Amino acid sequence: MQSYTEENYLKIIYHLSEISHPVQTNAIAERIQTKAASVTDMIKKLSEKELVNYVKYQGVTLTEKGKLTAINIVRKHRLWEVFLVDKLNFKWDQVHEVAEELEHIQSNLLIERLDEFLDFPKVDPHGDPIPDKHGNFAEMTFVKLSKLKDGDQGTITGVSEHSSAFLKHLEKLGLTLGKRVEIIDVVEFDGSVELLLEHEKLNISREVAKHILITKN
Amino acid sequence: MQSYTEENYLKIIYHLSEISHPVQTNAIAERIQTKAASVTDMIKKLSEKELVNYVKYQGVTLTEKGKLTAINIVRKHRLWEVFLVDKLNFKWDQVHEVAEELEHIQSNLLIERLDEFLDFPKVDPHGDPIPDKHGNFAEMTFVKLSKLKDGDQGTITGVSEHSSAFLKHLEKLGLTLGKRVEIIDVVEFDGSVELLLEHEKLNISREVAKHILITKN
DNA sequence: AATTATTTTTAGATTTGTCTAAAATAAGAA
DNA sequence: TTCTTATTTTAGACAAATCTAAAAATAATT
Repeated sequence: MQSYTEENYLKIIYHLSEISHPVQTNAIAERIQTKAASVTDMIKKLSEKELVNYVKYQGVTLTEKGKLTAINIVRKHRLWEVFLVDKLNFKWDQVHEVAEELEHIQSNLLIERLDEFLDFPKVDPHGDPIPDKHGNFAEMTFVKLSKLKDGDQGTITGVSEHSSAFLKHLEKLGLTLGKRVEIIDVVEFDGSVELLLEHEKLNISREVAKHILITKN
Repeated sequence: MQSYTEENYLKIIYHLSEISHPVQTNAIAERIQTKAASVTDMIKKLSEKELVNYVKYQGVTLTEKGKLTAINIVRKHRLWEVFLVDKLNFKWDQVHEVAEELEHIQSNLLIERLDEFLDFPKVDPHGDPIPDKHGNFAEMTFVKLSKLKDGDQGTITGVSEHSSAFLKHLEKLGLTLGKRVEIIDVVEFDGSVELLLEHEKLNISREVAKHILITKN
């Protein structure tokens, strides 16, 4: 069993692993709101527990055991997010902090029953995939909206930025999960995208487009 | 804001206050699975935060502020228990440990939405009253089953013992919340109670009867 | 390759909550 | 009242997670 803090480190290392491999001490420190020295201490502890592979000055990677632990926390986080949105009418920009706490509740029965209660959702309110209890993810076929060309069509199925500010902005524009969009034009000057959303013309910045995930269909 | 540990102390002190007033150090130590010395330390801390009134060697009482905090934790605990039983199909003897963790999640929005989602329940799965957000309890008119006389009738509306062993025992006997019972005889020899439950005769020990709460009607 | 800058680690201190062992106080019995 | 017992508190130590400041290693630059 891991402590609350250890679980948080594992989760952050898991997420950062998707960007850089191995993960640097400073990157963890930044994400976890702490100092590099503290990270080094914790990494040593996790290394002794065989949850991470650690080589001094070279950063860390998760061991198989550490990865499974991390994925389980991600699973819990995302299931709770679905609960908050689907059952308690939270907005998609309100769920993160609460799920951050709920993900540490220790009870397999609870999480399996929650999964069932929510009807085994495959994605969370931001379109992120929810692993099953064995740690397996369903295949996702996302494309960043910013990569689409004129005439391309698709459905919004996820976002890659979870800040409240960004999510509220999308909400205001009507760019929520499940909506169909068609690209009218990609402006060469600034990379902004002209698109059609429910017969309405819309222009979004390249910055925004980069964080909207589309499934072509 | 209080720490997880502080919250637990406040909750225990609150519950013990119903038995003895003020609450003794050793009583807290026993309930919280720790040593008297640790309790003294924590009590001093809570006293400095004005959550308890503390006189050396004389035990503690909750201040108004401490009491409100404690009641809020009890509220959260009981609402989560209702959720687990009503929505996730937990048995009434399975909910305590998980609720013990869930009660510490910090989010007023969460708890108000949960309350609404559960349709503002007045009692938890053991018949214990759920305070409203201001800390007010609905009036309860319980009588211990062991206090009833021959011919008395009523509905089981609560239990005053929450161990899994006891609850499973009741479950097996069919003595669950909402069931109507009629007293046939109180055996003088051992205080055991003969009763009628859905046209079935049943004999329960005085020990069991003491922990079943009845609303006469 | 030598120097500078950045990143990471060590060493030692701090905070929270806990502990043991000993001292102080309160309560009960003779 | 005095002795004995039980309860509570103090003093000092410990583990977990953090911090600052300084040292060490790595990376970047000239």
